Amino acid sequence: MIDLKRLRAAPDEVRAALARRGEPAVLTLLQELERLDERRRSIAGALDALKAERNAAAREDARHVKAGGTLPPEVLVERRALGEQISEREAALRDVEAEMAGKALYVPNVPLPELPDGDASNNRTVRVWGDPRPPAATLRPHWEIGERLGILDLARGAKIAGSGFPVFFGAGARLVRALVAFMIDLHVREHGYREVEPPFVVTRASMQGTGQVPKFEDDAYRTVPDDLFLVPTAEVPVTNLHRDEILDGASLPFGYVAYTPCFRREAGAAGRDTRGLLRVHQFDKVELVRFTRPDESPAEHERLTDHAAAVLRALELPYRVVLLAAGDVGFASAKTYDLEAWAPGVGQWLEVSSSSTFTDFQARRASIRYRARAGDKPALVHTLNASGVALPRTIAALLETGQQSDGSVVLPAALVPYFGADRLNPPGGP
RNA sequence: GGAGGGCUGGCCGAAUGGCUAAGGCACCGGUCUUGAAAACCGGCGGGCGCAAGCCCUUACAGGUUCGAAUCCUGUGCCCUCCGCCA
Repeated sequence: MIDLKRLRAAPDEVRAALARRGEPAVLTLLQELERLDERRRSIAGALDALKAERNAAAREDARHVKAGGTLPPEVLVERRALGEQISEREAALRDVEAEMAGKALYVPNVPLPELPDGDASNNRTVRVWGDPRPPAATLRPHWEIGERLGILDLARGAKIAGSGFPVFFGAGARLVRALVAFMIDLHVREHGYREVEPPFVVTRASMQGTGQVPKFEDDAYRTVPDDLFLVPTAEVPVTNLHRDEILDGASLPFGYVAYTPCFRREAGAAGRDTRGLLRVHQFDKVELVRFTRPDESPAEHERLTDHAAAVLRALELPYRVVLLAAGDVGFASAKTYDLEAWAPGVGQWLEVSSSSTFTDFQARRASIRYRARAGDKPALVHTLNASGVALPRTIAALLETGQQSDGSVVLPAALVPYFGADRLNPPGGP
């Protein structure tokens, strides 16, 4: 959520920074918020004064009654009038605060200055790792490899749940399980994350805390009688672990690694990337979530991004790191690096991880604070997260990268202890 | 799904319509000490404010009242038992 104090103190700076997102509606929202904020402060000030008056009168009356006196009718009339004034202003304050909350929840995070200007076409590749295998007519796309190996069945998934719900069979299912275990172990052992298995459904309050709701409610699957949401990413349950908490500053920074399935309706993405595993409604993902002090978050973001990239290096998948432009970063993010793995069969870089710092945006919405030292005032933490990494596109890159002319697929050495073999063989093969 | 009990600060726990929500534990700072412990002093929910100070806070949201932790209504969560169940 936007920092109203900052908006009040430096309105031009906030406006200019948000304008870089390229959404004129946001600037209108800002104007309305500034007007409401002024109104709220004036009502709250008057209300405080009235309450102070009532509290003083109540103290005095109590003393009087305790001493055996009674309150004369004219005093009661006076007190009642005071009470009515307070009620009226409380109602006015409630109204203006509700209106503000309704608007503030739709204001995106302020992009950091180092982001390139412009839309997605201005995204900047900051580094490339590995040697991307050049596309060739002999290289097959992952859906052909997967179906030929008998490990991927898109048609049956569509039959039982609709398109975008893949089914993995046999070695494919085992590969999914191996990848999840491999990634979690890597992050726990090498990068110091604490493993957590959270609920796979969350309340509306949790979705609001991380920014998926109210603006993007249509992108999520929602259960009707209970108003619970299927998690679109482990970011939601894991970040909300500490909602409404004040963390011990000495414990920062720390991170969680969590596996969850992810459910996304992909409303508005219909027709894009529909082949194979490139865009699906349910997928598995290992997610990294970090909580830091504000001064540490830029360095933590770089570290976090490299924790995700370490997975791709271990899997021997060439990848590139892309810094998103101000017009392309997500609603809650202040800065995002996408990690894209090279998939030679489709000849595309596939986004397998998105590594973002949310600065204090989620922390303010979810009220996640820390106390630097005993006695200090609580301050907002910074939250960050990165996929570490998402499975379907990683599997696509693995299949397309490891494919051999005999129809088998060679797997990276790091997976062998988890998968139990160094390659996927076609049915009937060796 | 049904019945009952409960929810006060990091933890325990008092206050049943009235002055500043007791007290203890834990924790932090200080005095003392070679050091530590003990003892003693101070601090120890949140917001606004340069400050003085003001406001809010007894799970949450409403209501009654001159005045609510306390009375009323609704909601959430926890516990116990019954039923069902992997």
